Amino acid sequence: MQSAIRKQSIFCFPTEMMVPRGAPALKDNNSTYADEGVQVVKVSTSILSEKSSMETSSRSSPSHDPKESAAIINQEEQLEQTKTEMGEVREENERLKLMLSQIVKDYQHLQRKFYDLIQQDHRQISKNPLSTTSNDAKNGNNNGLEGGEEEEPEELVSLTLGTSSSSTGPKKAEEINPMKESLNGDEKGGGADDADLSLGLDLKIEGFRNKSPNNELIGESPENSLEEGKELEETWPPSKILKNLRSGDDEVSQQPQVKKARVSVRARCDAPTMNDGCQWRKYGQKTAKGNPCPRAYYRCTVAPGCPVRKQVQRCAEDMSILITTYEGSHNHPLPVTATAMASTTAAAASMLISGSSSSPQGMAQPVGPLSSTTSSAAPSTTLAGLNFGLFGTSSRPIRSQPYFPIPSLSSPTITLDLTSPSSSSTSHFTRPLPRFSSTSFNFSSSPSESAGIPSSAASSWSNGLLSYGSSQAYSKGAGIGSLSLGNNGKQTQDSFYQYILQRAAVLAPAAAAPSPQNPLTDTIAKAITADPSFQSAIAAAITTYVGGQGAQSGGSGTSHGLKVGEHFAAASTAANGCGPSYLNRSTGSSNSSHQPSLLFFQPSLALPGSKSGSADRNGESN
DNA sequence: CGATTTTGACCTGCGC
DNA sequence: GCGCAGGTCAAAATCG
Ligand SMILES: [Zn+2]
Repeated sequence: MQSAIRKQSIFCFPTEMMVPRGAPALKDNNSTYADEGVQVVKVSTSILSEKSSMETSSRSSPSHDPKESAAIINQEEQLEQTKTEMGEVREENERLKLMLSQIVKDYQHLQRKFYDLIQQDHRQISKNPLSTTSNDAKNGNNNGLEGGEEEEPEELVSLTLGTSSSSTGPKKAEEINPMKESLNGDEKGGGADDADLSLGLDLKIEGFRNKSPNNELIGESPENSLEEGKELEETWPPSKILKNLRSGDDEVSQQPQVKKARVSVRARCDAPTMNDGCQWRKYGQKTAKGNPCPRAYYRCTVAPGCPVRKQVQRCAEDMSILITTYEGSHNHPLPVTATAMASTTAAAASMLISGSSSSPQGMAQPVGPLSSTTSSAAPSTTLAGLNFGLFGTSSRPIRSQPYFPIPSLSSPTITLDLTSPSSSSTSHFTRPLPRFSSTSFNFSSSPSESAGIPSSAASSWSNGLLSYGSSQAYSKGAGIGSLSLGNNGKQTQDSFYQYILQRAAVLAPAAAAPSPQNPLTDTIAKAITADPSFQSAIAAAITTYVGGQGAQSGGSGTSHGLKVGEHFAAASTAANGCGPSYLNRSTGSSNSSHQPSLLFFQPSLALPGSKSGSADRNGESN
């Protein structure tokens, strides 16, 4: 039992992602990021190069034509033009640099604040170590599996929900708690994989760690839990959690709202389940009221004690849309393929948490759709630019739904809308999460892109990035901003998108170049890493996409062995597969889960593997 | 034969 | 207190 617990305790991290602010973490990633200025320059240069290519060609030729002065003149003219162009480009670069620096500053600023808040929370929490024992016992009963989660529920902030990427989990554990080797040992199996897996994500994570001094604080729950002793182990089981929480909670609970973060991802997929690279065991299925489609419950089986669970259900409205809700963070290393998703969720969760914890309404404001929804009560947070509209207990923006019970307490949810149609994001949000407060995260992107380009992966990502980026930009610029990606933001997205790309390029020059497969992911990853939390989140999201795709290609199972590059490549190819076909079936209604969750709507992630399909079940015997 | 899935029974929280 | 609904458990059935 204990061992299991320990393991669990180790994991944590999602929040960390947020935490890291920065700079240090970035190192891994790198060096690249170190010089923003340089990066910028590079970018600009690249841009220039495009334009200039003409120039250069012209220049080279000139020498040969002495005779025709006219020709020379023309050349000169061209040169002048090019020069002017260059000048423009330079100016642009300068501007970009300035913007970048500003953004960075703002970002750091926010992060610091965020950290402070987290730390405060943490301290409070740490004060109460107790709860664990009771929890443990319970956990043990449960299966041992769950032990890991622990605190999430309790700590609002810590929620991190997302499954953290494998990399994070293990690493942290090691670093943080050497003691818990047992865990490590178990995980080792995974550990070996880790190396492979970690890759891009790892970098990020590591960066965080480095920063870690704060980790504990920052890390929030997970780490704390470990240190403290396992306090919280529970997973989600609400009841259990609640109990535990309650006991310990009070103090911690100050932030009642947040219990566990949930991240929901909405993606179009034929397959019964999205392949996220992890191994899942189905432990239950039930029909939810509003939705004809049964909801399936899965538990992570990669590691014995992994607390992570996910719910999979088709959106009633669009059968083609698969809503996957993740809870908890993995306490073990994940396969590369899984990393993307995990990191994404973690990032989302962290954002949620941070946002919720830090400022209820957010720093930002509401963005169009969501914002409105968030009620005062609910913890909505908009992190930097993202929309986190929580559906507060009170109201949701959403329209159609007839009812919104929305419990106030439930954990916050973030919804990522990957589904292409921008509009979808808003609508979807509402439904899925009727009751609980949730934050919505829109990454809706332009539809067309995702569609099927070979480098589809890239496209999808880009979307996510863009939106994200835009948000960041806003936030940074203003301090805090809300982004509304879905409907409105396209313009911003585009610009943002460019911005991000540039950054990525700068950060990871090599990658930036053009290599189809890795580059994006790498660059993104690097870029993300470079920037602190938000970026990380974004990056995670991106990686997720990629990962998801890759996974798909791979097939249902988890493939540990893949390396990043491969992974991506696979992803790109795979992505297409899923995307195209939609399932049209009857739709049920989506359902709501109690807790809020993040929804990620991805364009398409399908897993052929899972079989679930059977009709409803269990039901509810009651 | 082990790992998963299936599926009815149970449990718990919540609203009335 | 009762019933509903979401979630989980665990024995039995399947799958590979
Ligand atoms: Zn796991």
